[in-house]
Amino acid sequence: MAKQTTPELIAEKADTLFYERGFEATSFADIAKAVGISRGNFYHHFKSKDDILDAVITRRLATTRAMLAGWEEDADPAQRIISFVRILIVNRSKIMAYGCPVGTLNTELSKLDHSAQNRASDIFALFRDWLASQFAALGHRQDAQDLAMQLLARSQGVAVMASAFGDEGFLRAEVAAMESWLAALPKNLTTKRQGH
Amino acid sequence: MAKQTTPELIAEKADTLFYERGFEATSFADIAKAVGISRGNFYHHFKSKDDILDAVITRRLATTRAMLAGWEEDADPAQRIISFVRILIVNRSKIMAYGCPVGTLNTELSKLDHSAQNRASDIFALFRDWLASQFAALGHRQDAQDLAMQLLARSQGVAVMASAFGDEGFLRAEVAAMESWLAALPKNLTTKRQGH
DNA sequence: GTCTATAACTCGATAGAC
DNA sequence: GTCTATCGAGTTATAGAC
Repeated sequence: MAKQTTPELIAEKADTLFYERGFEATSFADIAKAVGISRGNFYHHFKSKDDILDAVITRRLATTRAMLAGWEEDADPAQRIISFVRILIVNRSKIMAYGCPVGTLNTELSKLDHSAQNRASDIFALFRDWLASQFAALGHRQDAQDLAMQLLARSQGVAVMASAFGDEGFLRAEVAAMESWLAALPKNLTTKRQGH
Repeated sequence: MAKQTTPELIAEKADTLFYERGFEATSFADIAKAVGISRGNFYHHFKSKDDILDAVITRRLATTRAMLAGWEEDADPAQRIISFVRILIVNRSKIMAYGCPVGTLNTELSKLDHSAQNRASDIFALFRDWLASQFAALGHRQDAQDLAMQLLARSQGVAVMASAFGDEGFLRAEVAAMESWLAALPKNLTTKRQGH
């Protein structure tokens, strides 16, 4: 891995802390300790906490784009979608402890009435549009966006319930159900919106 | 309505504020202002902020039980379930602004690693068990709990996405889809788990 | 005696000066 | 990079009002 600049390192550590503790509950001191620099040094790189949040969202947009691009290596759109669904399994420990990083950040910023909430929802939009293009590639051109939103919403619901109950069995069962649902979707057809 | 005691009034106002701003982001000054009493006065009724949180959760458990009992007046279990689904429509403005009160409280307390998270998830358990008994009454005795969790998760996902995007159309479409799904469920049968 | 208000205390936060 | 300022949080102390 390339050597990180200090602002990059700050954004990385803040990203983790904002996920695990929440934006409000994370202090400068927490981030400074994680990075290993003094608090006063912060203001050389970021002029406020909102500035760090902005950098964290920018970072998440970039890592999301990279992850989606990685999944593009699979030639089969259905397999690409399965890669998305399986992040619930891959990240199950963190999801059960802290929920989905995208969903929980959006939720928190909504409550804080924070201006950055729009940028945070752009991360969701990346997933939505990418999923829609996969469904379109499967032949669902008319309802690609609907299907993308349904799958995104369902995975969000799973994350919320899995973290509320600490229920890994439910998470795994829902992932299996989503894969079955995907396999049962009519292929190369333009279908109407379905109730799952 | 019967006259409220001061502790009840504090719990009511705190309930609203914890929902709209979050638990951490709500200060004693905020609650005091909403109630119309002075800050220091809290400690004659509650010995800490966690105590108020406890009272809020107790209050939510009670209001949830009352709401579920109200829906029991409908003789048809399918209609009872529809009453549940439609709270997304009834409360759409608040849900689009602040998400689901139950889901967002659980999520926040998870991140704070707060001991009250277990009690908060009991609110979800009330909904789950009530829904399961309705599905059982519809004949789905084997998979009543699974169906209950699926519907609960789906409504949570809708709340997250609707608030992230401020998308009322999506919320309404998903409610309609859930009603269709419910109508299409085989009746008086014991079925295996389904992928929706 | 119960409820309430005022004020002060402690701690930790952001922020800024040196 | 340290050190201090300032603010607001939860909390406590004390004294007045019903």
